[in-house]
Amino acid sequence: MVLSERMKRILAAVAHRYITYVEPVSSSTIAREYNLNLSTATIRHELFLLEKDGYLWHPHTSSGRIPTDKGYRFYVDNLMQKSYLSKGDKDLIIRIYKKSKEFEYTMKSTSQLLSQLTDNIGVVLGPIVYNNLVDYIQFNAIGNDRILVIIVTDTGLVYQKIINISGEITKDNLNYLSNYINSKLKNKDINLIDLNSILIDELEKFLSFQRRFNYIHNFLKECFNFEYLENKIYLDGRINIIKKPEFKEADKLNYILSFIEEEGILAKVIKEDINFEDTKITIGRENRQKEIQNCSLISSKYNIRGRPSGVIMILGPTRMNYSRMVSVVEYISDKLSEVLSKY
Amino acid sequence: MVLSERMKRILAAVAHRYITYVEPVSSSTIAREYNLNLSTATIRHELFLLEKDGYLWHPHTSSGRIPTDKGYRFYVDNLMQKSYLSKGDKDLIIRIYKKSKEFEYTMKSTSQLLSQLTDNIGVVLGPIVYNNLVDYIQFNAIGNDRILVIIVTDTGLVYQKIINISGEITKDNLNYLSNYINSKLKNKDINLIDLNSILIDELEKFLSFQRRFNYIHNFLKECFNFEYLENKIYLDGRINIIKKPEFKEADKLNYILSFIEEEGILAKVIKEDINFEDTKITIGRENRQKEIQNCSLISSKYNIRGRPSGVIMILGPTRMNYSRMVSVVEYISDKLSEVLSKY
DNA sequence: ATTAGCACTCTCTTAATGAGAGTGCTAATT
DNA sequence: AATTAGCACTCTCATTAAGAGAGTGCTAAT
Repeated sequence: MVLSERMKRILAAVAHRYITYVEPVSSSTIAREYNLNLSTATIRHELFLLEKDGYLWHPHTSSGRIPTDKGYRFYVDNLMQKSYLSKGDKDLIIRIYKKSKEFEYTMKSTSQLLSQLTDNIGVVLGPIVYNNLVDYIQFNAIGNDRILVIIVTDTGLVYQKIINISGEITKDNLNYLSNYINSKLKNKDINLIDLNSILIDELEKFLSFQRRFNYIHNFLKECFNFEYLENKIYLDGRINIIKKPEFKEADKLNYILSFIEEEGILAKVIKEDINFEDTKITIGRENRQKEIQNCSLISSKYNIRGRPSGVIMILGPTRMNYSRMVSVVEYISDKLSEVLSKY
Repeated sequence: MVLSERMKRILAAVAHRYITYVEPVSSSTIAREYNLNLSTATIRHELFLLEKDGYLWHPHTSSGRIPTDKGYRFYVDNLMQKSYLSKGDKDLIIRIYKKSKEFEYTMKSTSQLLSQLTDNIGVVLGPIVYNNLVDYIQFNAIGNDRILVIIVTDTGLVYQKIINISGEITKDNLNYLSNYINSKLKNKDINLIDLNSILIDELEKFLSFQRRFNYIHNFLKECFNFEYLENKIYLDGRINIIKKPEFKEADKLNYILSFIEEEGILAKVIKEDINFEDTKITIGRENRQKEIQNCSLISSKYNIRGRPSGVIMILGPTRMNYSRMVSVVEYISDKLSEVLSKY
């Protein structure tokens, strides 16, 4: 059914009112607060039709209306007014980023900003290696049994990792390996590195300096295993969720929090759905994970030097101020992109 | 007052029972479950005396007894039986550590083990620079405007940090600086580095290669600022706390969680009280921070190569199984020390 | 097509009630 | 002198009842 102009206005009123006051919205409230110049009876009739069409529901016979996921979706797509951040909010964001000189700190601050400004959970997914080319790779021996590996990509990302080695390796061997690897991998897409081909390719030379193929192979495998780094998640504002009236019942709260607590799982789940869209709103049951099907996600990609690299997001109850959420997420992702691009 | 043997047994019974069932303990329960061969009336009288002395309290006239902080303290110091980890628990811990090859992963796993095995919150404070001597310092230029600083200490700790520099620095200058700094700082206690003295000491030579004292000074200040690293906290098991019956009321929960959420604050607070004791139990109001005065902390230091380096701990309601907590914390801190010492 | 009017439904709050668990005290017993 | 039986008393907790209030859904009038 196509919604009439009047129905849209009424749906918008319900959504707006419910988002603000978290109480079922009655026909009389709409009549009183939103000047539609209609009697409560007429509004009731329209509400009835909207409910029949799945945009609204009500928890019991004599209660007001609440938007369904479908209702929120329509509201978000068609009715919501764009909102703009206040100067104060913008200043806060800029101030925080100005004093963040370190990558980790920047990411952590971003999650804090998200949660603070939206009163929901703020999530930042660390940059994933996406279309990144190897600029250079450096090996630094630390003592006898550890090697610090540094991989710098063309976008300026720096991956560091300390790898314990089981055998020994001389400085000369390390240099040789370093030169060899660099010559092979320079400007290669970091995701598409095929270790076997590299190693087998010049296997003979390679083995000539040390008869330990497996050993070197494992070491390199470790070097290019970004799983831990890629799944790194920065999360802030769990308390905000606890305070929300919709999660008063301990069960529901548990459900969400147990999902969030396992950051590894969260990262994987989020990554599955990433396609680096500008801003994406996922409402309630639109989420694939049942644990957050009474939550909404607002996510936005961030870029590093123009290349989509990661995602920031907000997680909160479906009843949220979508308009504000979007403006916060978009502003922060913009600024974050700037900051990270400068590194 | 000195407690009679009988009173001790009764106090132990109350503590044990309450820890297990989380319900006020009545005289009849004690008579029934703990064979003291006393009538309920006699037990009631003893309970009355124990309460008068501050070891117990009861929430209302007709309810059973609950240990006070003082009661728990006496129980922990004098009555509690030492418990030992099951083979299954030990195996789990060993298995996890076996597959953890990376520092970050090890720390994260430790907090997970703590929370999983105790059903409380597990906290790991990253190793702080304590009596560590500089082994060597290395500067790696990354592009034109960043330097990766690596500081390796005599215990094998590796601090890495990427510092953005505002000006430029040539490779030669970096080498010069590196040599200079290394010669000055080798074997110096990392906590006692006095930048001013180093710089002023050979100020003239120093400035001779580049007339930018402040610039270099700021850079070095960044290098030796370990605040962010030292305050790093690994925390797991927030959900466990939410499930505890004593935190059913949202207010109390909020109180604790808001304290925990701010990891920076948590780290600072914990560090204030560290003195690297083997195992330390802090019960309820013995904690200085009012937010956790209905919680207990069980903490234990861990060593890296024999040197006290950090602390792991468990945070839960005062009503906890102290005996098990202690055995878990001690076992894990032992194993963690081993693992970290191997790096 | 809109609205006034009204019966009906459901929730929420308050009060009353009674059962049950436990204590505290006293007097009896060992 | 220590222990115990007995019992009044207190407080909680679950259940029930009752009434106010908010809101809907329907019908008949406008």
